[in-house]
Amino acid sequence: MTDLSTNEIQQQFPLFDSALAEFIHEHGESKVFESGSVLMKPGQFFKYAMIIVNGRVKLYREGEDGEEYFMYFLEPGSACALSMMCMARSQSSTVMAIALEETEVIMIPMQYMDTLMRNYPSWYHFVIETYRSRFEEMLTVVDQIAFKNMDERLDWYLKRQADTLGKNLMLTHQQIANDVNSSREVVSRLLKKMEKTGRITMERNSIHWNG
Amino acid sequence: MTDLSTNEIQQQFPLFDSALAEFIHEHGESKVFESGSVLMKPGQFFKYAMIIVNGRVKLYREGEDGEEYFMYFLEPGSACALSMMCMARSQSSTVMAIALEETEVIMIPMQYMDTLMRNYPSWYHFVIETYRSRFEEMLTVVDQIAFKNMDERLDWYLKRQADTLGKNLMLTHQQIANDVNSSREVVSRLLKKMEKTGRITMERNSIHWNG
DNA sequence: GGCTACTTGTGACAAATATCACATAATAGA
DNA sequence: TCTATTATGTGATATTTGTCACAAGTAGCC
Repeated sequence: MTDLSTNEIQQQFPLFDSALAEFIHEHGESKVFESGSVLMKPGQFFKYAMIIVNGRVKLYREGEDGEEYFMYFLEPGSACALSMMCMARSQSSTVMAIALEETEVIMIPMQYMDTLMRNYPSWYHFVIETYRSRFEEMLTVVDQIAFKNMDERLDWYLKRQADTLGKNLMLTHQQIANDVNSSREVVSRLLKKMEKTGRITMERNSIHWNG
Repeated sequence: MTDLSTNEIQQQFPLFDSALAEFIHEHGESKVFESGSVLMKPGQFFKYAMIIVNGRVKLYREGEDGEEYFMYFLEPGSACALSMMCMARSQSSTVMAIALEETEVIMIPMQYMDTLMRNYPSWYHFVIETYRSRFEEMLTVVDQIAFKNMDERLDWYLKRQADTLGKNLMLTHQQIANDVNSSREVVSRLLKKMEKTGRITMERNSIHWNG
């Protein structure tokens, strides 16, 4: 039983029809993650599909030697595609999901997947759309790393951050360097260039995206 | 109506139950792609979900300026995840799918998706499994480009080729360079090193993977 | 104020990769 | 056999990115 009413669920997830919202209201479980907490532990076997009601989650890849690479954000109204995939095997690398703010999710036990898929067409439309959009997002990530130099990647990274987090980005150069798997010095120098062209404005601990 | 019988379909796709195989036999359409032909045209809007009966398909990403990056193979018994995703928008970059051999596919019109999802649980299990495995594969690709140097990536690339194409790889250095978005000279030099360690043996137009 | 931790700036250098310019080898075809 | 084409080898050099060393600025805290 979720904290949200059927109505509230439908507001957050416009793709759901009322029967589905009703089902999720009854069988889902509300949970709140504090800012900074981990939604997906490495190698975890998922018992729930998670959908995001409120807040913001950052997904990134973690390499064998602690390298990181930012993938994308989860926003309200979307689902964690990975949580639906039953990623059983724990590989050497893993995907990390951490809450950037206090984040409210609904957890739907996996045992209901069959029922949902079979009886609620709007559910599988939602699932398919979730997979599709994440897959596309992964493709654009591949594009960037495979084809672009650091300066372009940095620009793209900041643009994406600004798009979902707002134009005032509370980020240190070191944090950015981690997200794009580069080094602080490289990022600093490239940011300086971007400031000269007016694309960003820098302050201590923050960057303003001027677009 | 497919060329394959219900029975043959079930043999190639063990996850399908007989009702599903029957349905696909009736409503699917067989099609053969010649070696070298394109299964997915850039920006194409898909009317069919494609499943691979026979042959081998190479998927790769194509950048704005003609760069390429190899993603993965489609093998018999698997589905083209992308064909199921209704990738409507044509972005600047695109995914290319070309047949490496004569390749036999079954094309299932999109209009049946709802019916399939609702009435054939083994269908959506198959779909979910398809998405899951491709997504995982994309994650490993990201790992490689984001975290590894060219020598390791090349090793991994050749290993994957050998895994699905056999240990005798009919590839020129130039073709490899295209697949990993590098240059022929770099690839040549690194291959030379790999030959010294005994990991591969080189001949004109081919490379033998010794593992 | 003075200490300390953290953030940013910058030069020098190293490593990885890309590019250019050729040389050489192998093969196909006339 | 001779020639044209394609595949491979290799040095020299440029570009990009990573690393190291250290300076300087800022903020928090006692």
